[in-house]
Amino acid sequence: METGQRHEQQTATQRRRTELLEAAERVVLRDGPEASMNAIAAEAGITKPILYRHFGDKSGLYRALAKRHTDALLATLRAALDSPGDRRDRVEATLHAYLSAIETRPQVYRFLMHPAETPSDERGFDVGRHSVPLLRRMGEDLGEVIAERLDLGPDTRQVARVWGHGIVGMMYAAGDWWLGERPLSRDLLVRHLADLLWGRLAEAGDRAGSPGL
Amino acid sequence: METGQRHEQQTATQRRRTELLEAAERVVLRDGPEASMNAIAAEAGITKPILYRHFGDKSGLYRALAKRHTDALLATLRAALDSPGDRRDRVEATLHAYLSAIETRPQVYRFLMHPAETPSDERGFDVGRHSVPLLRRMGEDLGEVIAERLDLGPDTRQVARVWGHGIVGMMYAAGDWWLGERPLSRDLLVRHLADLLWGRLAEAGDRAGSPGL
DNA sequence: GACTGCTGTTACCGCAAGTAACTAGCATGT
DNA sequence: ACATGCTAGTTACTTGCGGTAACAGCAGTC
Repeated sequence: METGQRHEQQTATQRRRTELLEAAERVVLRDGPEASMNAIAAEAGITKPILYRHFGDKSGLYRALAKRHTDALLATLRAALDSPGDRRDRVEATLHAYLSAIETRPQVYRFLMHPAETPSDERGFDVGRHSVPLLRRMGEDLGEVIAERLDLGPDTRQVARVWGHGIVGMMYAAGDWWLGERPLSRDLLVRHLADLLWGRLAEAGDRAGSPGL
Repeated sequence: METGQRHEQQTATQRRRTELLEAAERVVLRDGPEASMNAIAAEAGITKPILYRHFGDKSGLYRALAKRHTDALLATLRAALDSPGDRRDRVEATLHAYLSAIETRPQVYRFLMHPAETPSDERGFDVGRHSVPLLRRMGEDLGEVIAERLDLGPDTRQVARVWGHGIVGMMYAAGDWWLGERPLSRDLLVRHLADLLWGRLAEAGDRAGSPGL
């Protein structure tokens, strides 16, 4: 059973790791993203160097922390993208899923989207560091789904990627603004955004006395 | 000439301030947003406390630094929004203006959009701090322009704000992605985004063998 | 000449990231 | 029985940054 023991050990460290992640999450959700490594270690009942052994550096810890939520959110969105109904229904369902997610756990949202990193990570490569990858992943994912399902002419794939990132950005910025001010219901917000995607911008009439067409 | 002298003094400190800002800009553009106050002071040929006298704290310096570029960019976009042609022309011109701006000075762009702040700012209120305000301002501005010019029914203002933030987010995320990979020309990108806003998502046909409508 | 207000300095505090060096438990190979 | 090697843990340190006294020189003003 030597491999069995080996395996036990591995899963044990694995478990420890997720325990540490949960402690980190508690602290981050309480103190914001500026939580110190000391504070996190204390919450986990240990001291700093162990955190560093597990996650390399602070950025590593945060990346591990972000990955969990990111994966969960993406799964939710994928599910909404497969919901029943016509295309408009699915788009609205996806918008709802996203907005509902950021609405129910704004702390997590802020951590994922506005991390306020401070590492000295500027070694040439790896430019997009940490605050964007979620947006990027969502954009790429949505682009793939669009390319799979829609026929957009000869360069469907390219158009789909552009649209994927564009739509995700629309969702993101509108959601971020809405989450701060809440000037309308989620339902209305979703409808207005879907209207925008459905070409109402092109169809709308000019206002009386406004310049140009 | 006492007020004259007074005035001289004020403009002198004013000038000093912009000199410091220019030094700061040089360093930030060279070293990224993690540039230390020491480094900036050194570049300006002075020492830290003077920077603090002028700008309060690091966040203040960065805010002052950001304001210049933000104002300039917003002016450019406003101009594009007033360009001649029909509505689609103006939308494309605005997208071009934005993308061209971030393309010609990506360093500035990265500073404005991904600042990586590190202040101890978590005093309850005023959650959205410093990394988003440009997006917010662009969204609000665009929303106002839309509300001024378009007739969107009874709650035009609300719809316009939603659309303003949404469109800005679309521009932002697509631009951010595009700036990193450059998989297509700026012209094409603009066209695809405008197509998206013009309702082509709703009109597109299903791909053969794809699920649902 | 004393006062004000600016420029600038050196020298420090506090704190967070990250590291070095070491100890203790525990299963293994010989 | 014993050395080996792995992991979890510690204390005590270095480095570097943001930020702040406290002080010095040098205008122009009353």
